[in-house]
Amino acid sequence: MSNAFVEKLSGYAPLTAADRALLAGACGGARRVPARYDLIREGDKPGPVFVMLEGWACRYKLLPEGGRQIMAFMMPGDFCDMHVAVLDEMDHSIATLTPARVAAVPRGQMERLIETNPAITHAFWWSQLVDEGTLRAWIVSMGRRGSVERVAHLMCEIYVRARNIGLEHGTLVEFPLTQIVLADALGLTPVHVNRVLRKLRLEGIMEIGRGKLVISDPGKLARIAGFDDNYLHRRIRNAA
Amino acid sequence: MSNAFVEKLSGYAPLTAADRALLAGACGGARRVPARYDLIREGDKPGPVFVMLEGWACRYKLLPEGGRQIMAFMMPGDFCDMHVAVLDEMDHSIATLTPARVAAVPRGQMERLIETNPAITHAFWWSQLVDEGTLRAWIVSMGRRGSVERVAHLMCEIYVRARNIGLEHGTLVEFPLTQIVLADALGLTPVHVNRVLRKLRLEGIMEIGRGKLVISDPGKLARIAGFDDNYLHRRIRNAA
DNA sequence: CGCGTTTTTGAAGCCCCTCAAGTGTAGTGG
DNA sequence: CCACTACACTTGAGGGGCTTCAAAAACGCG
Repeated sequence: MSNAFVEKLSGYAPLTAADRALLAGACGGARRVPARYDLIREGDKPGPVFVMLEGWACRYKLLPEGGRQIMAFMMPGDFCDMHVAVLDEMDHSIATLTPARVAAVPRGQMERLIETNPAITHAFWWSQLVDEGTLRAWIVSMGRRGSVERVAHLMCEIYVRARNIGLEHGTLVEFPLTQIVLADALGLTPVHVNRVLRKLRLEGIMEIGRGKLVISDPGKLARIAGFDDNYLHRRIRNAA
Repeated sequence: MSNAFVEKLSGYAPLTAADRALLAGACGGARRVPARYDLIREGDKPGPVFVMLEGWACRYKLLPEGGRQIMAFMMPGDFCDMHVAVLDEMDHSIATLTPARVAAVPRGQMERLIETNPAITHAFWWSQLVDEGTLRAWIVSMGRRGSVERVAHLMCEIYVRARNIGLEHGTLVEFPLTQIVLADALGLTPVHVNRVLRKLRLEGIMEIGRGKLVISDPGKLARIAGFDDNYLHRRIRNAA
């Protein structure tokens, strides 16, 4: 049976069979979690490292005025940073967006895994680098792109990430995000996200519906977004 | 003579005299650089780790339409992430904002330093954690805060960071950023930044001028910003 | 002093938000 | 099988915040 976590890291460094077994073993105690479930909340003391095996989650922060800002989407294979261990309290929350299977790896175990194995160390570095690049790309989007370009850019990012972990079936990709969630991530209102999606749909560029994303004209979408996927450092599938 | 890099890391972990000497030694070949000088550009192959000893710099990205988005400010003691080593090319640029003194530490040396010394490892983790928290805080600002709150929040962040590294003199803080630079960081236009600053000045909350920032009413500023400094994990000065 | 850059202010317009109402669409239980 | 409920989605109308364009004043540096 395949493990999304192992697969993801395998894309970042040539892991030996032993490495893969260690990583898979660390995910032993995975549990099922419903949608909209807070894995950890702002203010909590950091606990284990959460590894997404199935389903989607997000990091977010609630504002005093009631709004929510999503700062990152987590897909199968993604995990929350372990550096956060040194903190007294979390400065943001993490919640599932769909029903999910999540492994809670004790932090000490994860750190030992990383420290004792160079290939795993390398894979983790790379993974963290991608996460940081993604944060920076979001800042660029929020700061300098209009709503259409912004939506287009996020769709490109999600499409590439989903494709990398095998969530595609031909031209369409599994896409469980509501327009409300998109709005919370993009810094827009749900109403406006809806209008942007309509525009993109009427122009025959892309369409969201029934949990699927269909990009009919990827070239045009990427051009609108000004999308450059080098920050995702798309994994090199080495057929080892 | 004090070294901003050593001072910063000392705030994150109890470094021994030997640790401090190692870190200071790594900054041996520092050089002076004028303002508006690109230390490294998007597309370049990553080179050494840059450590700011004096002066300010920023990470930024240029957009095809001509705009610029600043994603982080770097102040004395800050350094660019070494993880970036695994990349083929930089996905953003770094430029000085003022005349600066910068050390270019060979990446191998920096990595050896980190790997061989637990206290230094810990200090680097912590530092990276703060950088990530800052990126997330910027995303929240750009996504969910209006222009006044956004300016106020950035001013709070810069004030705390500047104070932590001793750039304060009484109620004022050294502040070399132009309104154009602020606009590029905040996702606003220089014209609008100017109007926001006027408003804050007329209300007697804060004032920028002649390379100085004066916050007359820190409480009100923080309240406007919804500022919570826990993401900066302000260094604990242990009088060791 | 002279020149480039930054700061400042005004006027007009557009993008996105707010408010509001109505239409799907699943899931539940009678 | 349909009624009922809870969301999510969709569309319209109007307003406000930030931008764009333009030009003048102030600053800083050779």
